[in-house]
Amino acid sequence: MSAVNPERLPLSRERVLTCAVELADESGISALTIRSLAQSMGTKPMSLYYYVANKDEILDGIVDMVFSEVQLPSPSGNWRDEMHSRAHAMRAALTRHPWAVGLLESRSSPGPATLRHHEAMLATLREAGFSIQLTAHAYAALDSYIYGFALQEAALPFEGRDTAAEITTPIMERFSTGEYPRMVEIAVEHVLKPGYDFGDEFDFGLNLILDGLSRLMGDGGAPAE
Amino acid sequence: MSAVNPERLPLSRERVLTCAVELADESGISALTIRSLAQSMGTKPMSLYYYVANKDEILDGIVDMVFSEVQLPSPSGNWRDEMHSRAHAMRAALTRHPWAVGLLESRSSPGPATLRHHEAMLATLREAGFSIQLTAHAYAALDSYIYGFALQEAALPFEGRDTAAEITTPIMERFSTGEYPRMVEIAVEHVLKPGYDFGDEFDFGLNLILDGLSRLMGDGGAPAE
DNA sequence: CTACTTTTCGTACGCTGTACTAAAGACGCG
DNA sequence: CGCGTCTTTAGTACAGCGTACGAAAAGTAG
Repeated sequence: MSAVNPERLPLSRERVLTCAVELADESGISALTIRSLAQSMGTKPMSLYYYVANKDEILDGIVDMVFSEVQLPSPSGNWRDEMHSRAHAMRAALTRHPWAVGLLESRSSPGPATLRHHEAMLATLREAGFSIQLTAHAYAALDSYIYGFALQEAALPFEGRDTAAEITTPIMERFSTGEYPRMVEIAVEHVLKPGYDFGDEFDFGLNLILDGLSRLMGDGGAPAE
Repeated sequence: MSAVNPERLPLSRERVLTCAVELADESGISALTIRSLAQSMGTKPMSLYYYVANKDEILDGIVDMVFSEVQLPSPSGNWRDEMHSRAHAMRAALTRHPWAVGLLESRSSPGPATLRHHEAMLATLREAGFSIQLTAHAYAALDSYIYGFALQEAALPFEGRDTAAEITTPIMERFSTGEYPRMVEIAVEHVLKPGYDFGDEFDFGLNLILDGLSRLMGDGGAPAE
């Protein structure tokens, strides 16, 4: 992983961004420096500046690359299915690239893939009969949930199934059953159970939102219970 | 704003964190450096290190301060009211300190205020009759939504009512009605309308989630429509 | 070959967090 | 008073950061 590339492929803006994504995935966003990026590509720092204006442009670029990995919803499909699968695709992309969600806050100039994505989302909802207002409401609600979930996932000290126990047990023991009884309860009875994976919570909240939207659209969404 | 403080109040860990929050609020999180913080307090950089181990501890500390600003939900109150008002309190805190949501991703060691907050949330839900599983589901869903909403709000290039128009109009004109018709539609018919404020979208998604939870609890939440 | 454009990179500057060390102030005790 | 000791404050220095500037190298056309 991340060895110095002996074969010097020709540089290009695309390759810079691709390597930047790889480096951030492997070593974290804080390890993504101009110097380390150049080294991983077998070049010198200043060479990169021929293809990007500055580091911010790299950050904007890799955020856009993450969006480009997410399959666009189809305006001709069933809106609920489309929203469900695009939500999972989005979350998967943000899980593959946990640094992306932290970057969203500071980047305010969306790239072409991001714009295409927004356009496809809006088209899908509008085509399904959502009013302009409801489209705005729904899109904001869905993305808030997805981004926030990814944010919480990225902040977890563990990841994946079962690994929570190893990390959490020593912490919980410090609390014993004293000051934070409810947290201990949740930990013992839920988080530390074999097979636990925070990622499994995703569908619950997503369906809460989709059910609510279905009801507002009056097209027979999932019934209560 | 942020003039050098002539009267040198005695230093302390609390004062360091308080000033750090102020400085981040005024000038953004990237302007919060050890040197600038020391200067705003009328001291020298290295003096701060007597009260905090390193900058990470400052960041952990100011995140915890944000949590401490959020009123705790009461386990004896009506759960839905408590969740509603704590959601708004949380969002308000994250709007006052937009840098906090970006910090959540990288901080994984919660402070005392954060732990108290979690404990109060869990207690309120459990006391209201939520099962352990449902408590975990509900908490994850609510916080995902709140954090994600705050994240999107922090990423907006404009803030507050009406100001969207000034920023968005020149951008939208570039798109004209060509490549992104749905985005232009939403902009013209919704975002650019007088009185628009993205913050108003918050209640919609929040109520979607709370309605869904009410239904699962079978205690007469808001009916559809 | 020359002339020109495209691409690469060496050096240097101001910024960052902070390790190490020293100095100054506070305070009790004889 | 002096003295030792602990607390608190700073000075200096170093490695690493993004990147401005300008020169060097490589590629291409005439």
